[in-house]
Amino acid sequence: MPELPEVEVTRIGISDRLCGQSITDVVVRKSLRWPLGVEGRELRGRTIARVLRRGKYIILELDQGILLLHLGMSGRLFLAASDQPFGPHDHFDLVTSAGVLRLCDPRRFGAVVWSASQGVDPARKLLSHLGPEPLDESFDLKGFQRALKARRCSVKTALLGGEMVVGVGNIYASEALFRALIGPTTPCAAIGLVRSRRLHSAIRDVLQAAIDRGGSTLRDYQDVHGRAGNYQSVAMVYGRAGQTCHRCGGTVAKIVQNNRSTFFCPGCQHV
DNA sequence: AGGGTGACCTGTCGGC
DNA sequence: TGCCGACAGGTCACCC
Repeated sequence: MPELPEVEVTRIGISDRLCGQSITDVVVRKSLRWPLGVEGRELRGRTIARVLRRGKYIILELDQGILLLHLGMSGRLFLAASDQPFGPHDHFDLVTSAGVLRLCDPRRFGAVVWSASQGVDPARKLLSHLGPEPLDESFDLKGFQRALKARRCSVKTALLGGEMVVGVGNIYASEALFRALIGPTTPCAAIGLVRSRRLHSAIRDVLQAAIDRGGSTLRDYQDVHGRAGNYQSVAMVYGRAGQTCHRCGGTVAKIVQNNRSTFFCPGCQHV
């Protein structure tokens, strides 16, 4: 589910409620992708200073250390009352003075990982490989063009790789490439200055548009308040194989790249 | 070194 | 109705 827009909408939804609150308990009901890396009791009494995001990770910055949260493919966070019964996939609770931050994740590809310091630990390692933030100034055009030139793979594969830019997943990779009128199988190095500028803009525009619409809900995703996103209803190609292209009237196609579906319009997008 | 593949885990949907 | 395979928003460890 969650690509950058869904994670950002989630972050915004929990930030005000959690900032300044103290942790009273941590409950891990079922293991997630990685171990938490700390005993719950060690986190009791710590205060949540800020709720940040890096790529698809939500970062709870405590008065000491950070908690890294990832939603995997099917995760969602919500705020529960302290006496609210947990469901079969509610695997993690962060109990705070303002209620329970609960992670529901049927497929358990998500994770919550603790980092105590600035040193090298599993959580910091997860963050250390990440490329620039698409909505920040760190995502500059020149750097993006250099990164494209250096890659040997297809542009769609590279967008998912997270080194040229973070936060772009399977939905928004297809959507950004459509906006930029670039075929998904195009080798990175074949993308010149004009097209790379279009793609750079398209990535930012599509992610921001999706945030504004509350993200995309294909199946599981809901925001903190239980609301679905609706970007999928304005998607130009994702999930629209066999349907009419809104731009040229042709037919949207679906191919498989690296075992993942890619949607594009052969009439609008070229290698 | 960089790029492709399998693995992780569960639920849902379509076809037979 | 029931079973089985394909597929789903991510990404890491592993092979060549």
